[in-house]
Formats: sequence, structure tokens, C-alpha cells
Amino acid sequence: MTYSISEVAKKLNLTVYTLRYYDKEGLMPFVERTPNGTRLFKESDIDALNVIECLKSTGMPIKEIKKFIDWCSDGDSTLQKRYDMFLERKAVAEAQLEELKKTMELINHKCEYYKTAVDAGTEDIHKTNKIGNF
Amino acid sequence: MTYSISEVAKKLNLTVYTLRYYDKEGLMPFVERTPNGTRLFKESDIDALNVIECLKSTGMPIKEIKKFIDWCSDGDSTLQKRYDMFLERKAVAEAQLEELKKTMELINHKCEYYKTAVDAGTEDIHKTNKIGNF
DNA sequence: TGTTGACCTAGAGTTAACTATAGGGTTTAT
DNA sequence: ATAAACCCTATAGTTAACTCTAGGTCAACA
Repeated sequence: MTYSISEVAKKLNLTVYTLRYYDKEGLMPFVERTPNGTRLFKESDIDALNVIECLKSTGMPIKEIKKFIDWCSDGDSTLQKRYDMFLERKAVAEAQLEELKKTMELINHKCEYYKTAVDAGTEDIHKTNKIGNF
Repeated sequence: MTYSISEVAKKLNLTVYTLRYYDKEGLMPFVERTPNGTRLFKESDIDALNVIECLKSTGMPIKEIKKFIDWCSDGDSTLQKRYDMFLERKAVAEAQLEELKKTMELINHKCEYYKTAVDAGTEDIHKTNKIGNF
């Protein structure tokens, strides 16, 4: 079973422009073509694109992701590099989690703050009571 | 107690360029100046900047953040809007958390995959055993 | 057979968020 | 009193990641 570029775009919630851009940047050297040049995506290509999206979501720039893809093409000699890279990504993701927790705390606090203020019809309720303005 | 722009930059881990850029974009209408134009940051300004950083970390663009700041200046008539905005941000942050969990799962899986492969000296150990290549 | 709708490339354009430069003022330490 | 170390504005430049356009190929359907 293979997929066209627009099918893959739909599946991964990307545009065909974005997929072609990724290909141009060297992120998809594994995707095969029909004799006339049309891309044919295999199941494993979609798995690889999921990994790419995963790396991107940790804030990894496309040029770094390309390095990883190149290492994959280079075979077993790059295994350690690839392992180290994922360990680093794990650390980044964990830091993001910590950051996100703090963000959620502040947002929850703000939700409380504004709920009280909306109910009171004025923000003064906080100013007079010193529950923290910002 | 007040702070200079470079002190605030250090505190918030931003550059002075970034702070001046935020000011230019209307994110800091509350910051006062000395007679000759130098910005003087109060404690409450730093609190506000923390909120701005919090919103930014949920992916909110600066123009949207400016809207919120404007609402703050507009007073009690915008309380509901501000409340709704934080509820929406809360939903976004929760979605980000879900996304991040999935990301971490994939990364952990990959860490396992590469640990095994590095130990074996080859990636073939997975190809033959079908533990999932990507 | 001809037109619709996919696909393709090359390359230009866009956008957000900085980041830096030029040119100038003020305060502080020697 | 002069140089270092801040501060300022206005404006230009950068970068990443798309996003789009122009111009063209190809397969299927009416």
C-alpha cells in the first residue's frame, strides 16, 4: 500500500507544500518515485515522518533533523550519535514539561483571578485584597 | 525598587533588544521613564512580563498578546474577554501537554531502540526481530 | 479529444520574532 | 575631562519555516 503526497498531507495534518519543502531540505531521501517523478509514500515513510514531526515538536530545527536523517542513511557507524541525539531530545522534552507545568499553574491562577473579578464585576476586588494583580 | 532594562533582561533571560521590541509592539505601555527617556521597571512590570512570557510559551503570537494588554488598559469592561482568553489558553496548554506526552513516548521508545542497537553494534537486531524500525 | 485534476520543479514571496547597526545622549569613575 | 558603560530611537537585516506562483507533465474521464 502506498500513498500520494496529498494523502500523506491529510494523514499528518500538513500541507503538500510543507511535505515538498521537507523533501527539498533532505528530510525524505527514502521516498520513492514513479518513473515520471510522482512521489510514492510507503507505510514506513509515514512512520519516519512521524518521527520527524516528533523531533520538530521538541523544537529541533529542520537542519538538525536532516543531520539525523543523514546518519540514518549512513548506517551502523552512526548508532551512538543517534542514541545520544535521542537522549538529548529526551532531556529537552522533560525541560519542556517542567516549563509547561509552570505555565499551567500561572494560567490556572489567572483563570481563578478573572473568574472572581468577572463575578464581582470589577478587578478592584483583587487590588483591595492583594491576591496578586499579575 | 526599580530595574534597568538590562537587569530585567537578565532576570527574564531575554535580551535588551527583545524587551525594546516588545515595548515597540505595545506589550509594555505601563513601563515608566525617567525625564530623559530611560525605562524604569517596577516589580509589577516584571510580573506582567512573566505573564507575557507565559502566554508566549503557549504559542500565542505577540499581536494577540497585545490585544490582551490593551484590554487590561481598558479596565473592567473587558474582564469577560480576558477571562475567556485565559480559559482558551488553558485549553491550548492542556493540548500541548497531551502532545508532549505522545512525543515523550516516541522518544523513550527510540532511546530503547538505539540503546539495544548500540549494544548489539548493529541496527539489524531490530530489523530481524520486528520491534519497529521507525 | 480535450479538459479536469492530480502531480512535478524552480524560485519568489511572506511572516514572525527577533537581532543588529548607526547615531546620539547621560552618568560615573579616573 | 574624557573614556567606559549604560541608556535611547529609528531603521535595516536576518532567519526559519513555510507558502505560493508560474509553467509544465501525465492519466482518466465525458
